[in-house]
Amino acid sequence: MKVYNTMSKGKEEFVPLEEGKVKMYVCGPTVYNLIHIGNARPMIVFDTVRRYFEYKGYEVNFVSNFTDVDDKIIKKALEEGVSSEEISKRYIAECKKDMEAMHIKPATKHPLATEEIGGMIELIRTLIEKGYAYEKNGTVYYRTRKFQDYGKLSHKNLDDLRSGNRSLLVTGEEEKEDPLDFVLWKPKKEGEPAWASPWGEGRPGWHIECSEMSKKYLGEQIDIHAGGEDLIFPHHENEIAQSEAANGKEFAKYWLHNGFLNIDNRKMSKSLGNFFTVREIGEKYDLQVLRFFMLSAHYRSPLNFSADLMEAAKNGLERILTAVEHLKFLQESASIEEIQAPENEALEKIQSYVTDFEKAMEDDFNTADAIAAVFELVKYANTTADGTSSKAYLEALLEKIVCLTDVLGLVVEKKEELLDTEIEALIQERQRARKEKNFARADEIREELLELGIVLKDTREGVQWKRA
RNA sequence: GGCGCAGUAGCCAAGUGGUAAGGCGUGGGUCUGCAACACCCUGAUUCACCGGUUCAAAUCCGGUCUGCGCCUCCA
Repeated sequence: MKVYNTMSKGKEEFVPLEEGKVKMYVCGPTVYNLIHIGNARPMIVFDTVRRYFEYKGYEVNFVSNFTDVDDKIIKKALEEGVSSEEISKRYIAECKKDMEAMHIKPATKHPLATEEIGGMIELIRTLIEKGYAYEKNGTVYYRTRKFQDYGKLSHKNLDDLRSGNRSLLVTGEEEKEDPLDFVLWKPKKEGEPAWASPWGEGRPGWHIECSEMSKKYLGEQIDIHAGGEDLIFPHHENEIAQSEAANGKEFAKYWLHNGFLNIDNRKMSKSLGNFFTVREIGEKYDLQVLRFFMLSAHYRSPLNFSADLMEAAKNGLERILTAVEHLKFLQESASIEEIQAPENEALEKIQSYVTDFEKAMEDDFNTADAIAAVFELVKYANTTADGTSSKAYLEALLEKIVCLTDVLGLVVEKKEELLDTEIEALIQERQRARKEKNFARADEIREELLELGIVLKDTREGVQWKRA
């Protein structure tokens, strides 16, 4: 399996640290509001990565944090006149609801920054002892000059960073030894949540959280560290500086970053009025449509979002769902149990689509290509399965489609539903009317059922229905 | 200013040396009492543009144009 590593700027063969196991850490959201669709992209993408590893038989230890102490949370708390904790607890709960609706599996562990302060203090202490950090007036800074490899992930020239650009010095932190030094611990300000530390009351800087949580739940070395591409610098660069300086070993083997989600080719922002929360999209669409949409492009490419694109995604996904429903319908009336001789050849064909799917996923999780393989399998099902197919053959088709879409986190098999006897009776009545060529009555009943949210389909094998 | 990414049909989107996947949409057809679904056909002599390398280029090299991202909180 090949994965693109931001560190080496190329695809590399994936070799786990420990046979059969994958340790991965994905930087999670800061919980000060409902998550937006941009937050959803890494969640969907890396959940899919996880699912593919699991499909391959790996045991995946997947850790993703919630940043629950941060300026934005404090600001929101002040606005509402409630505690920061209340804000973060509320939005963690809301975020989990959205994640569930997008079929994102809960992480093996979702650590909260506020519950790991002790470990962060220890980590900072170690960095000070080793000379990688220093304290000034209650603030602890990381000494970037001391870390030889600083800039290796983002491939930045430190001198360019130091000179040339704007505002590194305008942060009110003139006491820093170097403009690139960043905060590990910041002193308490009035009204802010704070914890006791050797440097006085305060709270941790953002970057140190992930170093600590990753170390605590996955160990000093992990296989994959992932997040949005905007995190490459400075967040992930700083994590590397912290973790590698403290632990004395390579932090993560592979660094995966997803591209940004744009709206009308522009970055999403509140001021542009092109800001969408996952919740808003969920009011209009089943959120797995959003998932399907995001997986239709490669995860490293920028992806544009629009209403039209969502409609197209919805229709495309519908095609898969329809095929699955039809297979199940055929299965109910199939009269032959065992696989038939000519079907054996078809089974091989099905397997070739599975191989295509895997090949796509093996190549740095090319979900767009993988979806194409699913569509080809669907087309094959639509053209080969009919009333004469054996139950076993239909089952084979069904099983593969469900299995592959499950890797993508798409649920295509609806739960068995029973119709009210009343509706059942109406369908029967309509069938009688059709037989008697009383089409006016038949159409009337179809119309009536439609209002009840039942859509009918007349097929050669009988009447099929589904909820609108 | 520094670093980097991208430009493939009406739209979305794979394809990194061997002669352009897949989806959505459009139009036509088959099936159907009709509808829906499905199926068949319909689509780029061509991959932003200009040069170059090669038997062979969307794919490699050089240049031009355009769009975007990071360098600051940000998924």
